[in-house]
Amino acid sequence: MPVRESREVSLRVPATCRPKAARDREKHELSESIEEYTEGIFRLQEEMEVVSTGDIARYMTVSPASVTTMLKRLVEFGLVEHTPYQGVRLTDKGEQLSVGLLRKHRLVERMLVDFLELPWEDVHDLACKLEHYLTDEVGDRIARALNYPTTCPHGNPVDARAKDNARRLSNTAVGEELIVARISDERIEFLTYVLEIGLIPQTRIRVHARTPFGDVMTLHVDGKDDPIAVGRDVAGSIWVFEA
Amino acid sequence: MPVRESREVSLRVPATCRPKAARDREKHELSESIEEYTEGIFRLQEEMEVVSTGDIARYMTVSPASVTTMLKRLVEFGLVEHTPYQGVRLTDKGEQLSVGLLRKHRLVERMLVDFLELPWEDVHDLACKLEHYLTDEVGDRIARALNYPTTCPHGNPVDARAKDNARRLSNTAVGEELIVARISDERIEFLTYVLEIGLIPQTRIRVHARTPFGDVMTLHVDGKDDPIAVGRDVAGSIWVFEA
DNA sequence: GATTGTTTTTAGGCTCAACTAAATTTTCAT
DNA sequence: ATGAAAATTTAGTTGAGCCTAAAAACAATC
Repeated sequence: MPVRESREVSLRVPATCRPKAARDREKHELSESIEEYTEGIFRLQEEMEVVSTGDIARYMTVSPASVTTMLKRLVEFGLVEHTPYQGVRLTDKGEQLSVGLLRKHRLVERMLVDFLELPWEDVHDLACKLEHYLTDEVGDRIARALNYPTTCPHGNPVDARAKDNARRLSNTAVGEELIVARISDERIEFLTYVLEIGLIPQTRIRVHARTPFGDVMTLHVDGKDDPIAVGRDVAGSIWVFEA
Repeated sequence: MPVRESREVSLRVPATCRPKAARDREKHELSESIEEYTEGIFRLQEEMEVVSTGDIARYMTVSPASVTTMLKRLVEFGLVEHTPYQGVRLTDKGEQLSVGLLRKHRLVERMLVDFLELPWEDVHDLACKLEHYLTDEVGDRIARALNYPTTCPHGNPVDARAKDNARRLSNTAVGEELIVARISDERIEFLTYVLEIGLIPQTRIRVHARTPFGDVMTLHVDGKDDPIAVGRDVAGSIWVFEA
């Protein structure tokens, strides 16, 4: 029914603005998935000596079989070394990639919180997606625009190689005076809880009590009247400095 | 060889921070591809009455066969109406989706240029990727942080439904005094050229000469001494107001 | 009104990245 | 030291989204 009009208007092709699959095949960039696995392994390596297939599967919420398949691809790209049945270790290249991604991730989080004023507990998830699309140069610009922040809003270092001297809250003793350094578990539900009990970076706390194996710790949080009890999972993901 | 240490450290799963394919299957969100096709069709509809499979294929730099396949998916999702061999039209839902995407796209471009000071000609490509990951609420925050801009850096309206009264430069006559309103072709090479000859939004120009069918126009650009000659393709993608 | 040419669709295939189920390897407890 | 349990890998499937080549539909000309 509709009449096809004359093609007076010259069509304008939008360069990179088109489906991902096609782009990826042309320039052989690393896929978002590959980047996410690599970064995940880096985060796991920060917590444990040897990272296993199962650890990765649990962390990424995928089946172990999927991890095995993906590990082969990561090996091909030279991002990890994998000894079947034994575990995985990032290569230098894999570590570099991770450090770069974490930098962009944390700078973006800062921008989302400081400039756009998005909620502290929400920004991690968004940053997880955006980090894969930013070049290092864009990271530089964000850093400059925000006056070179050194940590993300949850206290984690922009430069993942920079080691602070923080300890886990779970490894502290009764009576210690501490300052919250960072929250290493950035799942939204976890952050929401941590925000609720007031354990955000820079907050001063005192360890009030502790059951023998550290199952439950009772804390005095600056600005709150009642002491707060936290379990081992929570205390293990909160890192503190000496006050 | 490496000893597996005790699992003292409880693993922390990063919620949405994991491979796309898995996420997409759970919540049935629209994929990036589906969004990009829909938005592409919207842009084409702005330029022409009837949009054909071939138009879309050219625009997306994809084979016509791929477009046919994708159109079926878009129909399933209720985003377009498709009469085989006849053409395509966005439904209300498809239009709404496009308007939302374009809003986020153009707000992001503004942020990249105004806040991060990224190059005017580069930001389109990055915005193309980021727009799919931002919620409307994030769009609101960007708008607020930048004091509610009404156009992107290339002059295109944040609200795609807002019609200005701009005309194509190719439809103007010798002697007219004009102001550049917007550049509708945002490919990086095109923008680079347009920037070079100084035809950015807000610039005042005068039509100096014009060949009979408008193949070549000669322009006087404010601030430049020598007149500039542009072909029909360029003049067709530059929109102007009366000065 | 049949032939020629263009456009669109169908058919069949490929890769990425997930899955389940089955086989294998390692670990651990008796 | 062996046999059960747990972890890992292999094998085979699936779906999204692209491709090419062949078939079908439309347009247009002689």
